[in-house]
Amino acid sequence: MRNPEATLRQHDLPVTAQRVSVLRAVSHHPHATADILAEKVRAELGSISRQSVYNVLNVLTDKGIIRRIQPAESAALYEDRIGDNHHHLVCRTCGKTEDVCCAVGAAPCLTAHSHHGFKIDEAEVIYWGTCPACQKKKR
Amino acid sequence: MRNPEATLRQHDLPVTAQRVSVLRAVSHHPHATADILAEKVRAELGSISRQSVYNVLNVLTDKGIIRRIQPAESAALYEDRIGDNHHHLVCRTCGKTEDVCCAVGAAPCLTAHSHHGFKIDEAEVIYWGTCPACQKKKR
DNA sequence: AAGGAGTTTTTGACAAAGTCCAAATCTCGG
DNA sequence: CCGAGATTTGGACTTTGTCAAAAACTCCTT
Repeated sequence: MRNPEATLRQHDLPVTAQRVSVLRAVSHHPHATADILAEKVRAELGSISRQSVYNVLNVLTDKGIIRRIQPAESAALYEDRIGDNHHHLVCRTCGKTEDVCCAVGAAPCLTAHSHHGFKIDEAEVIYWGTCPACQKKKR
Repeated sequence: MRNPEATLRQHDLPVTAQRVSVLRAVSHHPHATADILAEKVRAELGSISRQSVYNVLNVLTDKGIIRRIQPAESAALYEDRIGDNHHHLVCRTCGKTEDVCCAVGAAPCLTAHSHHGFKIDEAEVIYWGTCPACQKKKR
């Protein structure tokens, strides 16, 4: 995220310290929870209410400026990287989350031939496994 | 699920009225939440504690008798259909969930060439869209 | 068929992640 | 610099689920 302020203006959102800081936090800490982002923002601004963090994250998500992912048994995670159809790789043990390029080429997972009459707009893929660190610990 | 009792015995689980009834409920109502399942069980047994519903669902999930899925912004859903590598199609508006056969053939989504050193054991796919009923309402 | 060891179930408190609401504050155009 | 309208705040509340201890039950043994 080059310029949080400009990004907000582009989307007709009033620029506030909270929004700028949350946006920067998401950018610097991909796959962080709302809670972790709140900490980062507090380190920068001194304070922010929990509600505001959620407000901002929701607005940004609605506008498509950031993306929310919600792996099972985890709080929602947020990320900056948008529109490149990448997927995620999550460690079952520690929850570590990595980006993965779409496995089968361009956007084949999105083969949205309507099933059951649904109009499909996204195919979300989550790869579950064990990260290197947790593999070592188990041995 | 032909025979809940037999299934429980096969997995060395003591047979209790609660387990049998929860198992039957999952079988009859695929993609139901713990809450809905509790209702169904109550209709059959008269009563069951919330904790027991969770206990049973957790045990059954651990033993691989049922499967838990957790789409974003929804409570966990449970299903009977196990081991056939099918995926899910969820309506963004009403949450309606349908089964979808694995899109690209056998189990290609499971092309687990280890990324980032992770050992991948499952590829979870969720298709997001709008169900026929919600498409109508919006127009 | 009764007894008992070990599991399950129940009850009630607790925790995490979010949302709702009204009051106070701030942003930005004029 | 002002004021309308949006945002932030604080606090209560909801939902989904877990923890722990006591009561009840299952199933093996006799």
